Amino acid sequence: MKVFNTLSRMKEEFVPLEPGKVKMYVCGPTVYNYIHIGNARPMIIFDTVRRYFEYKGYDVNYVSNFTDVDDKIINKANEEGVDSTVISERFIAECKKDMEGLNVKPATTHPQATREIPGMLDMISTLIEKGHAYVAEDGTVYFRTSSFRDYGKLSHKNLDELQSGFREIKVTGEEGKESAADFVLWKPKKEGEPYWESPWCQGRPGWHIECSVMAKRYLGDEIDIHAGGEDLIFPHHENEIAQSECANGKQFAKYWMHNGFLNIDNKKMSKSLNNFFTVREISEKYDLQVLRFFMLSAHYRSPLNFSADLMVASKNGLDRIRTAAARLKELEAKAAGETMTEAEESAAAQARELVAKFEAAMDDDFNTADAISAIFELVKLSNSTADGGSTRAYVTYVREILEKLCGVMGIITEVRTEVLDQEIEEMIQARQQARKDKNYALADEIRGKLSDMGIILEDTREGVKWKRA
RNA sequence: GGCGACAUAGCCAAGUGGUAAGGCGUGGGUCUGCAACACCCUGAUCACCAGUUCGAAUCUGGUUGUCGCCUCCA
Repeated sequence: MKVFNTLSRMKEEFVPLEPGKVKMYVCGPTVYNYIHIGNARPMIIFDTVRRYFEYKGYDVNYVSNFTDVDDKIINKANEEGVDSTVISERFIAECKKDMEGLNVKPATTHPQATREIPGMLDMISTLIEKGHAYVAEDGTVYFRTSSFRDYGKLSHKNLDELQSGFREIKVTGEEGKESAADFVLWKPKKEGEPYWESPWCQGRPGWHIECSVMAKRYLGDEIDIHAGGEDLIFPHHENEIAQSECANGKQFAKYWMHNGFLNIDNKKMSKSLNNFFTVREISEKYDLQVLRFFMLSAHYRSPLNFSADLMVASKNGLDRIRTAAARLKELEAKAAGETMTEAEESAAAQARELVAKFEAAMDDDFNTADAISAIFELVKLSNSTADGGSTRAYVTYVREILEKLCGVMGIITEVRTEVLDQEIEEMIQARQQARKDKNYALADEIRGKLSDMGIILEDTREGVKWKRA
């Protein structure tokens, strides 16, 4: 397997620290509101990465945090006049609902920053002891970037460049810093803010230290993969590296993976442009499976543009896959025969080639777009080779492959065993009778009514089927 | 200003040296009472210029355009 590593800017062969195991950490959202579709991209991408590792037989320890102490959360809490934990807990719960809709598996551990304060105090103390951090007069603790030779290795910047870029910031505040490039590890509380006791002052942790500590606690000093959105490369991940490597004396993460941004009309989503959508909003119009499928239709490192038209196209494509999967299930229930025919053996061999194509695509830095094309080819193979006359052996074989590949992508193929209302059931029956009587006007009228109710009928060779619009 | 990414058919999108996957859409056809589903057929020489090569979308240089990071942000 090849993984593109931001550190080297190259695809590298993936070699786990421990054979058969993958330790990965994905930076999670700050929970001050419903997550937006941009937040959903890394969740979906790295969930798929995880699923593929599991498909390949790896035992994956997947850690993804919730940042639950932050200015935005505090502001929101003050607006509503409640404790900031009320806000964070509420949106953690909402985020988990969205993740379920997106079929993102829960992480092995979902740590929360506010529950990891002791570990942060430890790491900050260690950094101070080792001379990598210092305490300013007001009790703020800063990381001394000049003490870390490798600072800038991830974002490929050098400190001198950064120094000049930071000049303006230094003028505007944070006079206690030795250097403009230094960043906060611990900051004093302000009035009305949540705080914790520390040797330096009552206060709260800086953002970067949270992830270093949570990764260390749940995965260890050295991890295989650290992932997140590309905007986190600098400064967040750069700072994490500085903290962790200085504190632990070991290389922090072996591979750094970053997903490209999701744009709206070719512009970055942002509050100021008022062009962002929450996952919740999307879920009111589309099955969130469609959003997931859409996100996987492009390479994860490419920017991806979002639009209503693309969602429609994704829905249609996804339906094609789901229809094929449902059809295989129905055929399987009725089919018989334990031995494939010669023609089926040959088709099964083609299916195996498509599995190989799928794996080759995923092995090449998780090329989901290419992998999905293999799934579509499998769908076509299935649609054109499996029918009422197929053996059960063949239908089962194809069905299992299709489900397995869809499973890696997190595409749910299970057909909902929903029972229709008595009334609707009767309408369908009445239409069948009308068709038998060749009263097509009535039949079409009933079909129209059902359509208005959101029930779409299909008269297939195997009988009448229905689906939700 | 510094660093970086991208530019492939109407749309989305793979493909990093040997004459362009896949999906959506469009148009035509088969099936069906019709529709839908499904199947068959239907489309690009890869932003532009120059170069390297027997051969380039794929390498090199340049031009143009779009976007991102450098500040909270997935």
